[in-house]
Amino acid sequence: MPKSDGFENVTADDVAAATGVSRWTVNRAFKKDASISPKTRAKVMSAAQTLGYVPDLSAAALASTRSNLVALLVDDFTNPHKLVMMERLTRALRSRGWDTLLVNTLDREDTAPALLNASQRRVDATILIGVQFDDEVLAAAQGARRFRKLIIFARSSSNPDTISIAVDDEAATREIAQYVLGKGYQRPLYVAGPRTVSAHLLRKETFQEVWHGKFGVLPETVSVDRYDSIMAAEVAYDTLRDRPVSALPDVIVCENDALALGVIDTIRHRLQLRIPDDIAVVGFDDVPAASSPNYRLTTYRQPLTDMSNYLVDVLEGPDATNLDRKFIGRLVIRESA
Amino acid sequence: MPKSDGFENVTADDVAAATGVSRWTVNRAFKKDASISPKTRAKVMSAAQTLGYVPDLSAAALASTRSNLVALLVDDFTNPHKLVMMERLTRALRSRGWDTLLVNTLDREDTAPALLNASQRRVDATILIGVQFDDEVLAAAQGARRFRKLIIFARSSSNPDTISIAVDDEAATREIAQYVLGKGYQRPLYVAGPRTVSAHLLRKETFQEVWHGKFGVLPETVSVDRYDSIMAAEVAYDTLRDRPVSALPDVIVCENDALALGVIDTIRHRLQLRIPDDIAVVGFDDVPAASSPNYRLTTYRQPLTDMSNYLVDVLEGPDATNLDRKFIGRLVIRESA
DNA sequence: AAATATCTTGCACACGCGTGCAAAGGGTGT
DNA sequence: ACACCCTTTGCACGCGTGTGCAAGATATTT
Repeated sequence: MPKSDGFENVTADDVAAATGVSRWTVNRAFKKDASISPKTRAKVMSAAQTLGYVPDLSAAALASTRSNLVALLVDDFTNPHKLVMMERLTRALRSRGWDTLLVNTLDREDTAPALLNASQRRVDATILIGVQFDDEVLAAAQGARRFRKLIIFARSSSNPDTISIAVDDEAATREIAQYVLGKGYQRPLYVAGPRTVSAHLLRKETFQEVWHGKFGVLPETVSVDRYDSIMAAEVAYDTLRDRPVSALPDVIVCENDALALGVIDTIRHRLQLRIPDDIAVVGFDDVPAASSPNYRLTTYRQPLTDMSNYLVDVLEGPDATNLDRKFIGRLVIRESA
Repeated sequence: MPKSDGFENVTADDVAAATGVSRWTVNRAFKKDASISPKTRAKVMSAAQTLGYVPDLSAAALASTRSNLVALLVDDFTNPHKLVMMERLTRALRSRGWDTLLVNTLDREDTAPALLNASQRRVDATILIGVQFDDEVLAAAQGARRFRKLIIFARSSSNPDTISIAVDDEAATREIAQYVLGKGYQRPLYVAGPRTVSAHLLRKETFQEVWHGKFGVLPETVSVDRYDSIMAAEVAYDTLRDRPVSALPDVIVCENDALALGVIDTIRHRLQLRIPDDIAVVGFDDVPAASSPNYRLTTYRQPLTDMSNYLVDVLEGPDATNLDRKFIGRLVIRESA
């Protein structure tokens, strides 16, 4: 095993000694835009190469005020979209020199401790991807020492103390609603997820608003306590069982794909109905399963790559106000609606 | 935002001053089994509480030889089972005081740099969950400075320089094979994933062996280049299209669920056949989707919680040899076979 | 009560690198 | 050859904590 027998201690001093320059010059060689002559940098780098030296980011973080480390707080591992988000985020971060601390928010009460935990590692920013965020958590965040930015990813927040990087839910939902209207559906059912205080999605609200504006009535709406397919399947079944065909919705619009997949399962396997002929379904996120031949889900894809890159821009930029940004995604039309 | 205006610098010295003890006593108060009187510890803790002090793990890592930090290298975010593994691992780690650095291995060539990257943060161990591990990677690992343990999680490896924590694939596959035999299936097709050099799964081999032992012939076998449902669906279609019914397999045994889900999609939607009546399907992992009414997949569940806890045991234990361990999981029988 | 054993506390030094500034080096124009 | 400017290099000090040991305080024994 890499016991790293003693050879773990290759420090900048060693390289300096081998090269005949000072330790500071060695470290400068590894800094992106440090003032150092190309010649000595090359000399240092080759010596570092043979000695196996790499700067210790841990020590660098201690010495400076930046760590190039962010914490990623995740509370909901049941939603497959989380996996996609994590991939995109870590890809953008790592390819631009940032490391990611993955913090599993064990349960609802654990968010504040998790935040504190992250701060103990001197992270430059904390990213929340999930639903657990509310004002209580924010208070905890403010109590936590030393971290500069609190970023809410893929969720809107009007809290002035956070930076929200999200898709424009309102525009997206309008596009979805227009599509649904254009298809001539008459009796929608909206399936919403859990409601949180600070991090709104505005999807349900916008859909209701559009529908009400058009027909003067609110669409039927139910909500699920977690973004979980199994749970959504249950709620859908409880809502639709025993209904005469005429009372069934002709389209079910879901706040995201995790819900939509469960809804589809219920429609097919427990209600024995066809999609989209009997009931159409629309989702949000475009998770991988949405494109499988089993689901062929019409859904809305968030520009996660752009959002992730913007996030890194924010990290690298100065502390400014009003860094919030909304992105426009794309409606992906498949056979489910 | 928590600009942490100056109040970020609450250090052990501040607490020491406020309490009237030395800095070392303050830090001792936060150590689990340090020699300190309960009285002073309480005094210190309450002062720390009001001042908002928490030990800086970054500095602690620098000063000592341990960081309580592990790197988790992930290369394949398309397999939904990864999400489950990450949840279980981070849960076990965090609840026992370990932090996790999530490193996205961007592409095949990136594994070595990723490993190096992790070592720059002084991780105590590196965990690989994925398929990217081969001898080349191991060589890179050994070249990387300072990290004590290289753990292959959920995959067997006979490499003496690594610690492998996995399910007993051979026993598991035997159980699966016995089940398949007991059900009277005659014409199996085995769908394997990509082959790697150092981290074997032994599933395909064991299944072949059992089958050959029973009937004297090898079962038909195909392999997919990635653990990806879409790709598996393609391979299954290419393999089975245009076959007369008599030439179709009556059961398809898949190396894992990611493959099985794609196979099921192909059987149903492209071959228009029924499961399990026409073709039965068996998977491995028990991903969340396997239990959905859509799939009802018969599969093998790994004891991920036990495996994760053992992993932390290994982290906390001394550097020993032969820390490898195999776990026994459970065959979950559903309607797909 | 003295001596010893046990527990508790303090401290010098080290961990590896960043910051800001001063000194040295190299080049240009007159 | 000189003064000047710009580039490149060196350095003192600090970041916040761990380690191992020695000194001090307290408890136990005879």
